[in-house]
Amino acid sequence: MDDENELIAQRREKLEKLRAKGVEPFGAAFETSGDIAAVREKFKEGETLRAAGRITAHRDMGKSHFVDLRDATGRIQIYVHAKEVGVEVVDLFQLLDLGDFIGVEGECFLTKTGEPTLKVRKLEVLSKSLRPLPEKWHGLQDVETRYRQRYLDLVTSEQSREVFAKRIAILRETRRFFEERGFLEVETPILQTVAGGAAAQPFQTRHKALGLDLYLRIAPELYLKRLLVGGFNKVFELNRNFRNEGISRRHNPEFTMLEAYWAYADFEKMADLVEELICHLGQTVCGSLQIEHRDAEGKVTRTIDLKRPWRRARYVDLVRDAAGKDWFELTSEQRRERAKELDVEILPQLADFEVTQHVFEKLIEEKTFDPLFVTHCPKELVPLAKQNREDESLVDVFELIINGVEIAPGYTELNDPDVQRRRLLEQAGEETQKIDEEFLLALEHGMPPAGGFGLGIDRLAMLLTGAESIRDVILFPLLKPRRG
RNA sequence: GGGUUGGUAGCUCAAUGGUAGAGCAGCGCCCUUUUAAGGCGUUGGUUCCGGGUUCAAGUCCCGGCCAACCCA
Repeated sequence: MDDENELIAQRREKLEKLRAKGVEPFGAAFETSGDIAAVREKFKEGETLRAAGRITAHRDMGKSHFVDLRDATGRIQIYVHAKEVGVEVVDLFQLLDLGDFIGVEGECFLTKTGEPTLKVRKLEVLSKSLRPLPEKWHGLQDVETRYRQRYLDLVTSEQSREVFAKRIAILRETRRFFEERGFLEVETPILQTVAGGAAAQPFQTRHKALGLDLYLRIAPELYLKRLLVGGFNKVFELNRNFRNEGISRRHNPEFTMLEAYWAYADFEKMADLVEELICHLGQTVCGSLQIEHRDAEGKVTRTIDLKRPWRRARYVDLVRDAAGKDWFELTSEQRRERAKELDVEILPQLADFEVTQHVFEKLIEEKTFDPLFVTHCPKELVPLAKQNREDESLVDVFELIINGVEIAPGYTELNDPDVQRRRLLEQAGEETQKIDEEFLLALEHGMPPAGGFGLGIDRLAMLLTGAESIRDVILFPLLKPRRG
């Protein structure tokens, strides 16, 4: 492998030379004045501060050196001169490379050009880097390496650091939002004997000691509802789900979901809640309700307006607007004919409601960028929601669409155990082993009427960061191994 | 699963079928406030892997691996 690479060999040589000098290249704890952003904040001419970070630039002037020290929070320049630290320390720089971690103590001063700089008095080597970092100016361009070796991306790309800072803020602010409203954050099983709560292929695994086949959850829903049975009135879970399906710009096999349930509420109330939540996140994470997406050159390609109130419309009305007033009066054949005219491709084996759903996805969902709550969907699409009182073919749900994708479904939850059993049986067909009997047992003990919603955190992060690919908002997206 | 594009030095990128190059990084020398520091010199290659065509392949053909994008 490239272990024999000359650059690595040179660095290993320096490592040994450091040791020969009595300098331990993989140092110990180092007291700092805070991370580099904090050091910059505390910066005051004449003060002494301590900072640690990676060397990311080294400007060697002979007797003096300027070095950029960096961590995820920022960059600070340090100045090393023999008069301050002695020749030995200056000579150390012959054995240091870009990428090495050092810790310094020094006096704050401003250079001629006004750059805040630490005039080093003490220097410790904290860690030697044996491999070179990507180039300083162009950074790491190769997308594959950015995903496989995310640490290199994070070291090099301010933009990438910002994306993940936003993702972290989304999770933090989501927790704060629910906390303020009296919701309890709970944890439910990832290893499940029946993978329920959604229609998706699960990952399978095995418990050795119990001799038990298990599945990684595809949704936490059925456990969260058990908690409603147990008397928890407001719960939420920020959870990782696993679906054994293809990978795309919008799908990663493991993804993060928010699910929230609220006893005595309904889907309308949940729509209000999710609207409030996303606006809270827009405001706190992006500082605005106008979310701008930009291309590589920084030109604004799309602006998503989160200003409330959000539009709400019934599924059938939207379909009629897009596909013709008479859509639902058409025969099966006529609908397929119409779909073709509308440039929507339909596979022959699709059921009628799937044809309509296809038309909906192509003509409405993909073209909707500002928030839209689609309500009163056909019941076939959502087996866990309550049927509408006036029209039994509909369920009391919303699908929230933003940025051309479904980002959050919300329901008035089905709490009639007999209806629930029927609907699950219809959905399962032959595969009755896929029915979670323990969940139905819980429902039979009585679950309060409730509203619930799920919110795809990855897609929300894409929305708020302007990422075009889900891989850009997941630190370590799944990729095939490079070799083998 | 299908199609398109791509994989060249540590990184960013070049190279009509005709001796694989540049910038940055590295290495050596010079320089006491630089900041994409600068100046002079210099090392570095299984061109993703395996076959084939050809006097000659990074380049053309076939197969494979990985990725991005589009489609299902």
